[in-house]
Amino acid sequence: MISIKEVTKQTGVTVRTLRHYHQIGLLIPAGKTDGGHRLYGESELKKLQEIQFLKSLGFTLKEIDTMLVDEDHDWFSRLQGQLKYIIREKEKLDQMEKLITGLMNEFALEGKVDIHHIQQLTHFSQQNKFKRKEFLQQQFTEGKEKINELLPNINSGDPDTLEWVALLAQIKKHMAKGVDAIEVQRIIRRILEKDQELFEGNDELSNAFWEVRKSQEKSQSAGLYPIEQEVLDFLEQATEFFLKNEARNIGGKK
Amino acid sequence: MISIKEVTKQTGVTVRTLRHYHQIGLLIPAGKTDGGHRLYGESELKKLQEIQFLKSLGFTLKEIDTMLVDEDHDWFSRLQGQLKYIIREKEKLDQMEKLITGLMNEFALEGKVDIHHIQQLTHFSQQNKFKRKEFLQQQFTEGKEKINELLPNINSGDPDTLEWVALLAQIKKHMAKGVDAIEVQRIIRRILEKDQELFEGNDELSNAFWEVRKSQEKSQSAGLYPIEQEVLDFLEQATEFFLKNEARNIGGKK
DNA sequence: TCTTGATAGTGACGTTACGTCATTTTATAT
DNA sequence: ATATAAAATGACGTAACGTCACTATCAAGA
Repeated sequence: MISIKEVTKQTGVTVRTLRHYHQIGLLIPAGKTDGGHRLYGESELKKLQEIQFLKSLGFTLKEIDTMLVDEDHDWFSRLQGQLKYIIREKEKLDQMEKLITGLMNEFALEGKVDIHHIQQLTHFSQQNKFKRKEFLQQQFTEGKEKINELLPNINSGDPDTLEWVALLAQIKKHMAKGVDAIEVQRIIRRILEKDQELFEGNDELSNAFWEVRKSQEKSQSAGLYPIEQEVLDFLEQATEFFLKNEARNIGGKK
Repeated sequence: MISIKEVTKQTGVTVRTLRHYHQIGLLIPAGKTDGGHRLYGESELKKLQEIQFLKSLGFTLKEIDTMLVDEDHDWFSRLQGQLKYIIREKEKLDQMEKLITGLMNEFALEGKVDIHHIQQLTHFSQQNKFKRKEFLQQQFTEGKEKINELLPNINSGDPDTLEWVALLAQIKKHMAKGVDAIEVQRIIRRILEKDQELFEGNDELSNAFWEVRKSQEKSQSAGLYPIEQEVLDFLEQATEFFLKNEARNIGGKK
């Protein structure tokens, strides 16, 4: 049995929050002192953590209350609703991040940012809203189906499919473990070295491979900040210059 | 000069919102009818769009008010604050998306989700909070420096740097244009084919290349849903089987 | 036992960005 | 002129607490 202060120390929530949760009946202290001070036990701490977690998922306190009481509640539709919300928010955040870093760069370069750029960006930021959403929803609904499509090929022992899938599995495994990017790079290189013609012939496989990164590329493909665009232009000129004047020197160099 | 209803039709905001903005002095109608009905002009529509945009970035109406009035306001620090906020939110959303799709998969497979998994996931979701944040902040602060580091190499005409940078520029350009992933794939393949030893010798370059994708990988490396983990395990077994029994057949095949 | 500083309690009002009535007034079409 | 649509105003409600203001309790030392 610990005091309210101890709870705040261990969980980071404020006293006011705990009082509020008590007030609305969400988290009722295990007991009280003679004087009426709240006392919390282990199970209350656990429940508080669950509350914090569910809150971080965007659920309201009212919803959390029913969730923690009523076990037969309609989880799935609520999760689905949450997922939609998340998708929307991620789209927005992607846009925001890009715009803001762009504006910051501009600011850093010129010492000021004026409203004019914002006006231009406003239009832009109101496009590209549905692509990622559609992608993710389809990804979820079709995800299992796609795996099932691939499995027969794997089980039939088709070597092409098998090796591709094996290498892809390695990539994902390394990614999952947070291994050095260099390692992943090596694996990808192996794929590309060995399976050039395989990829070209088999659209399904190459599509599957690129789907892994599709959503990620989407966020990049939506546009670049002004500053980067300038750099890109410069680099493109450099490319042409290089390809025209220096291409031959590369093979024999180093 | 259009009516308030027209404004709502063109911008999607509600009448109440416009009244509210008027009330707090954020967006004052251009004029009124004899009877006192609000009338809005072109410039008000523009300003309203700016307000909507800034609001979507998370600024409060009070902040927006000063931003649209006071041009010497401290843009930069505010944007920086926003960026921090965005980074936090994206971390959370990444976690959420993963957890929720995981839970949905689980639900779809078993027809139910119990609180037990949530408890387990609670702990997990409270880790990995700082990696992406640190990365993005450092990315921004060091971003310009890195470009400046690279520029001398480019300008000096070092062919290795030049070609790498040129190809990288092509990738980014294609990504920016939303070109088929296949196209990007081809370019990457060119890089990897031509620059194997270049990459191996030059850690800085390869690091730079992978930083482009680092944040994206991070979100994948944080963990996988149960269903995917199972598939991975299966694929790993397939890998071993394949490498042991069928490896030799590949070279001569097709 | 008494005092005292820290901790805790209880209202009650403030906050954000509007939503939602309820009621009255104005504009528009017939 | 009148019916109907649109608009105005004022006021209360919402979510999740923050922030006083004031009172009461706890733990520890004198």
